[in-house]
Amino acid sequence: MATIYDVAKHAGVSPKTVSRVLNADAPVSEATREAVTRAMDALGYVPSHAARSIKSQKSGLIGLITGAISNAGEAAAPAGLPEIYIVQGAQAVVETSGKTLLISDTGGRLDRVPGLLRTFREHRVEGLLYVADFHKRLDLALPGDEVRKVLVNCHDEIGTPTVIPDDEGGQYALTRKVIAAGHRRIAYLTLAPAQEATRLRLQGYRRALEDAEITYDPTLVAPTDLFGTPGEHQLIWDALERFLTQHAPPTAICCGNDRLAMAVYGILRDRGFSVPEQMSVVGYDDHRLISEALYPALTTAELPYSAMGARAAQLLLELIADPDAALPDAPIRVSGQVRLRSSLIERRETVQAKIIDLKGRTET
Amino acid sequence: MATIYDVAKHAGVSPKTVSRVLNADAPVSEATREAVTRAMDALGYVPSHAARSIKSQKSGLIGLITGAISNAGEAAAPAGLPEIYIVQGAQAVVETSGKTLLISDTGGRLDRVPGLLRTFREHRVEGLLYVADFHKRLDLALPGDEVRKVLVNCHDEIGTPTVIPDDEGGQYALTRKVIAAGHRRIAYLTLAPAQEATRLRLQGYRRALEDAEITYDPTLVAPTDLFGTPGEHQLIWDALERFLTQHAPPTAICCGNDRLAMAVYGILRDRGFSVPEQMSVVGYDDHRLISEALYPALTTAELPYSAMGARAAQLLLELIADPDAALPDAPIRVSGQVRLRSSLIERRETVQAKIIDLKGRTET
DNA sequence: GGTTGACATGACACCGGTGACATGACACTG
DNA sequence: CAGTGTCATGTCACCGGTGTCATGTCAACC
Repeated sequence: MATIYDVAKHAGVSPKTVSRVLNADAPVSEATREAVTRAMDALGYVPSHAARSIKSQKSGLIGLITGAISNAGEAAAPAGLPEIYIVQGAQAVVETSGKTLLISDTGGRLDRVPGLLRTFREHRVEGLLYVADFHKRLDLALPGDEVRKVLVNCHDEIGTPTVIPDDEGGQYALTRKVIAAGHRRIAYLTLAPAQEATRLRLQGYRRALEDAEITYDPTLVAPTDLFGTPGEHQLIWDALERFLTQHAPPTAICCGNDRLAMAVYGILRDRGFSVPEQMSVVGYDDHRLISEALYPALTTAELPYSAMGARAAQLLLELIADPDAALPDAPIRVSGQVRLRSSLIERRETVQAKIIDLKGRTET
Repeated sequence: MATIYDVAKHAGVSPKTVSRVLNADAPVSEATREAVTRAMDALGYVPSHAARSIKSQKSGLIGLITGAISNAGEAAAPAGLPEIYIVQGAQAVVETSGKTLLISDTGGRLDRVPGLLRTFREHRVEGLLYVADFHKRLDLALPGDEVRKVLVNCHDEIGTPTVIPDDEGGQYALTRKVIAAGHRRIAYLTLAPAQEATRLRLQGYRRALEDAEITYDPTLVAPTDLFGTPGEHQLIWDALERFLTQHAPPTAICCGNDRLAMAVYGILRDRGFSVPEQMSVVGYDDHRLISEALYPALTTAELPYSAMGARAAQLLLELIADPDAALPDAPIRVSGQVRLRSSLIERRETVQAKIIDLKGRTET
């Protein structure tokens, strides 16, 4: 690979002059600039990032760790929206800033984190993004105070800057839409109770009911574990059974995520219920692979992963640019939109319910 | 950040001796080694990758470009298995080798590739992986002969080393399973005809039929475009309509991918067909988010993305380690397994078909 | 006891850039 | 015409490591 010395010799100038052409930080005569530019093209010269970074003491690198949380030895099956969307959002912003993102996936093995952190330190990363696979509390203390950190999709107890989804608000907005469609008996098949998102979304669900003066009925709420365990379908089946055999069964079901809604479609139909005519179903995540492909297409709340990644990267870059900047004193909550699709229809007393076909449209 | 000089001063030795302790490339007395180690710990010293790499002329970096292919201005909805699994497979292997993977996502914008390549050259990457989002021919000539390259999920006309899925073999094995379950009228809802995978899988499907001496019936094959276009469901509906109204309708349907199968489940049931009792359905990809969560769980062929990523990384590392190594003269095809789940059952003349419940089991 | 060699360590240059400073040419001012 | 300022360019040191070579110490051997 050509060096700045090769270019200098080729153009008949000093290396420093080539450097000046590269950085445009000092006046260079037009003739010289042209000669240098031609030499660079002829030799295919690209300046060495490594050489620049030792001199400038700035690596221009941002580290990102993902997939670290599952404590299981084996990588678990993806349960919700893949974190990759967070990574993509972050990368788009980092790239704009001229810095480069160094991404490491732990493959679900927490014990790999120290090694990755060492690699990041060797590369002198200027900041660190830590991305969890779903919204949770994090006990892992990331060492290294000299590096700015931002957590995404998780939070800790020591006030590290954090970007999380607005789970409460998302479920609230979604449930309001269900209520607005005339439903009063709205079941909720939640994710695992231990999850942070479950608690927050349940709050949103309850707040929406309260706003509409609908009494909260605990018999319409059932938790499901859905980490791809073998008994998962049975669990959902049982929960639906309890809902449907009540004397006042629900007319709509909220599901903890889109994946769960997909299973619910199948089980409901297997039991003779048509979707959405006899039962409206809504999900969470707006995992487009599922929500758009399901028949009928799924009404769901967007989990704004891409926006969260972008917001986190933006915050991190600000903290790096201004070392004296104040840390945000509370987690940054990013809101998603409600995506109205065909799986939610208006409840009518008549058998032939009118379909709200808002396919593709999105509320503002 | 502490430097090797700080450590040397702290330990009362020369920088070179610290270097020797670090690299264990020359004898150091036990006492000195201990003093140096203590100094490194006390100062939190980690050697600078940049400084090492300019001296050694080896960056220890591998570049990976992904998401580059869609020529649309906007990022398209994910159509099949996300390439991220390829990236993860590659990363696991690269990490083992002690090198670091530099990942860049183009966000679907081809015009970003030159910029990314320049960044990679600045970082002096030792090799390059180019990952496409689905199996296709690639016209993009990646410049830079000094860098070893391996293509994943795509191939070009100039003999660049390539790793692709064994689409023909995968569909063949899957179709054989369907035939083995007693089905004779097997419909095939393919992906877009322009896709490389469509052609190859159709070959596999036909070969399996031939082996079983079943006549290929073109009226049982229909292409579907499924890039999340609004009319997608209608397209599938129409195709199914044609299948089901034949005088000898199919008893099983192969779908171009799992996402398509998900839509087929809904439409079939909407038309009053139970799955799998009245119609077996199989997919392709083994996108576990879908295949395991669908009710009933989906029989499908694994698209071995993770293994492909690992294989490509392994090949690239070999090419880097041995510059004289011969390039493979043909694309490397990676095979996936058939995953038998509840959506495929044995066809019987009696109404009550016996369910092959091989949930979780996998053929060898 | 002088020579030899293994061992432990240090001095120094160099990798590819860039910051600080110096230098030479030239135009402008009084 | 000497003094001054601007522009274009070069010299040199330095960033943080490592390869090469030199040096000093001490035990082993003839």
